[in-house]
Amino acid sequence: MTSPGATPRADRPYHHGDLRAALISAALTVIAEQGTANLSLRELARRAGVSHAAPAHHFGDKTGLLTAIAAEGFRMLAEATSAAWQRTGSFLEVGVAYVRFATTHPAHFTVMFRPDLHRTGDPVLSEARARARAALENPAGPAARAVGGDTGTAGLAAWALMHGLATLWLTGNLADPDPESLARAVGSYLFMTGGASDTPAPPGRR
Amino acid sequence: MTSPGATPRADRPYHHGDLRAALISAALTVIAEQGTANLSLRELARRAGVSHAAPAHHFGDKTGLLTAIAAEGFRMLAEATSAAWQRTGSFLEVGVAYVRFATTHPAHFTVMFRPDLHRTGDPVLSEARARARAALENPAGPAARAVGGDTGTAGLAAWALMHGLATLWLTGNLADPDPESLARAVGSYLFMTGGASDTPAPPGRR
DNA sequence: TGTACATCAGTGAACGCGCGTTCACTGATGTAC
DNA sequence: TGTACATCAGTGAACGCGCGTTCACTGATGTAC
Repeated sequence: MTSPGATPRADRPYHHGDLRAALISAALTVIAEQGTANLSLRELARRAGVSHAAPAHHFGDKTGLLTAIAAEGFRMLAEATSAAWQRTGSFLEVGVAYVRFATTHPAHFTVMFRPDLHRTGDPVLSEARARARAALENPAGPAARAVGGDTGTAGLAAWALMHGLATLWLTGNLADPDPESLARAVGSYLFMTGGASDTPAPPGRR
Repeated sequence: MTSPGATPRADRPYHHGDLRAALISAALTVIAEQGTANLSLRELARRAGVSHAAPAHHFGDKTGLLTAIAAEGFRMLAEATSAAWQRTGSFLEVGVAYVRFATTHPAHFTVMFRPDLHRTGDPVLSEARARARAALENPAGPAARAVGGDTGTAGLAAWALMHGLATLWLTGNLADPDPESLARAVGSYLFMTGGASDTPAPPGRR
């Protein structure tokens, strides 16, 4: 029987191979281009070259897909900030890594901080989020003690500063083309007594 | 001819009176409850008690409505921060007012920083945004000079800090129930040399 | 005070669209024996 | 090496839904004279 709908390509195998990853990749592209408002599973299926019912096998629904993207993003953020801390020992550079992640993975970052798009209570997401949080809190302790504040509010100040900078950049509110330099510049104001970073970080340093 | 659709209520006048404001108010309620993802003009018309075609008269389409909400939000934010500056002369209190606005008008704030939902280049929105920006930049100059930084990056640091705190609170990332106190606590770290505020502001001050 | 008319807000029926979801199915892969 | 069978990924047709948009219309208001 000839199919009346989309003709199956002769060179397309019946099994995709890694449809799950392909759908996530397509979603990230669409979100980065057009935002999350008009995302649809049918469109992603089209981009991945599969039938429109295929995504349900992997994610159930759109919320499932976005929850998976958020979890992946938190895992990547945890890795990026941990690596920066281990590489430099500088709390400022942890913040710079945070901003770098946000600006180089805008779709991930956007979805991570849109809880209205997530499956509430998803254990994979919760665990990934907790890992990202720990990766920020571990370096915050020494920096906070050096500046004479408690870890809670001092760490929150650092988080809020870098999160705000990343958010403002992603929403088109900053003219500066180099968010990492901006992160170092604004970060140098935070703990001016010098405890925020164990390397001197005057404004403008690169 | 009897209408086969929704029966017109006898006590509902043909003209609404202030449908524009009613639609904005309904939109703010829906956004605060469910986010922006599933907002529809038909739903807002239902809530305002008018036919589904009525909203087009006032906003054209959904983007027009959201653009109007963003503009209204920037106008309100400009007023709130200007008033705080004139009332207290404290840059820290300008930041606290920023966070207070965001947490007491969550739907406005969310839409204001979702440029993918706006009509790009809308003159009313641009003007309102510029006013809000000026209301932040005017107090930033003296504070930046006091701390020995340039107005640009020092003002940006303050903006990013308060914007990040507000955003983290709105996305459910902060357990603390009192965002204003948090704003004072984290703000006190920003310009530790004392230039950020002309009144002493130890952490925990209320 | 009354009449005519322009203007504009809101109506309601109709339309086509893209979406999510369901479901019986088919093709491919892996494993037991 | 071959066969049987279970499992699972993906298909495609069908469905109902809510949406935005269009359009001729009607009700109300304001203004000119």
